[in-house]
Amino acid sequence: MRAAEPDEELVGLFFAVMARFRDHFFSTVEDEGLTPPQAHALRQLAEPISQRELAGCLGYDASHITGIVDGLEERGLVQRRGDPADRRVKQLVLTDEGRKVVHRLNQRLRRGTALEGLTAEDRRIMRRLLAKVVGDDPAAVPWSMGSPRRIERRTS
Amino acid sequence: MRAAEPDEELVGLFFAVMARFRDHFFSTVEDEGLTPPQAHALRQLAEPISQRELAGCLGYDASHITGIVDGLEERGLVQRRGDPADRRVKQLVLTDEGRKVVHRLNQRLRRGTALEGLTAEDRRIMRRLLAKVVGDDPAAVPWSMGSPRRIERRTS
DNA sequence: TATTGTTATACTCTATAACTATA
DNA sequence: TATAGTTATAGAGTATAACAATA
Repeated sequence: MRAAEPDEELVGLFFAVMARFRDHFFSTVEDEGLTPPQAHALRQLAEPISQRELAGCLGYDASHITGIVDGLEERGLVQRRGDPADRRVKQLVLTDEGRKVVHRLNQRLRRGTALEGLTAEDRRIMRRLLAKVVGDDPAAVPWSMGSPRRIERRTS
Repeated sequence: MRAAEPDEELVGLFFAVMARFRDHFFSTVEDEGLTPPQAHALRQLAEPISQRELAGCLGYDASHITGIVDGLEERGLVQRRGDPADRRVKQLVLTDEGRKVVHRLNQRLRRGTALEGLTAEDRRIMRRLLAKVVGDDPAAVPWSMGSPRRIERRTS
């Protein structure tokens, strides 16, 4: 009779949808010749930000950013620009090519997400529900997979 | 006017929700003293299956299963049982303790998923929409994170 | 002294390849 | 010869720690 926890199935569905979404993400990203972390990073660079800020956005340790940006810079998608105001800082700026790639990437991520199986109305509802789940935390961390981003270890 | 791709925001929401879900998953699993792959494996063992079958369910390479099951067996959650019908095969059977842990794990995964922010009615709708997205593929791969499970490489 | 970015190193998750026992 | 499981190894994605330059 428990009305409290009716969501056995819902959790399963979530796992399944996430698997779909992840597979779609991986193949799209590979198609663009990007590594997953590079793709996540690119998606954060609409406006120029420092490497430190990028690390914050992505929930990565700052040390991890160096290699990711190295790759993006070599491919000519991003430029490191010294900040005159603080010479320790490097601002990350998308090149024209970088902007193109981000745009194409986002476009491809939208398509074929299986979300296409939904009607426009369904998607509207979905948007409303997901927004409710995410809550008003706009800083809601972007998705990255791999090991836990950071789990506070119980110092039992 | 493009009515074709209205889902910029929806994709973002999905990323965010998945990040939430993933964090919840990681901390829950760690709380149970399991590694993520162990948790995924446990969740597949309602019925006894062979290691090979488990690999199939999880989308892991079979070689990866050995270590995972080693850990579960050491913790007394799973037993390897030789199959009399085919002596190469090892059937994986949950112990009583294992059954308890799976139950607790699933319970905790249901709770605090942020899905709780939804009303029962919302959840019902969500279930319907997600089912639509997943389609009738019941073998929809369980979620596992880390590198792409397998991306068919274009033999250009 | 504190902070940005870098380097070096290590750990986790997963795959591939080579092996064994059995079929 | 093919298949189930194991072992050894390698690679990707992270983190932590130590360091240089700047603040």
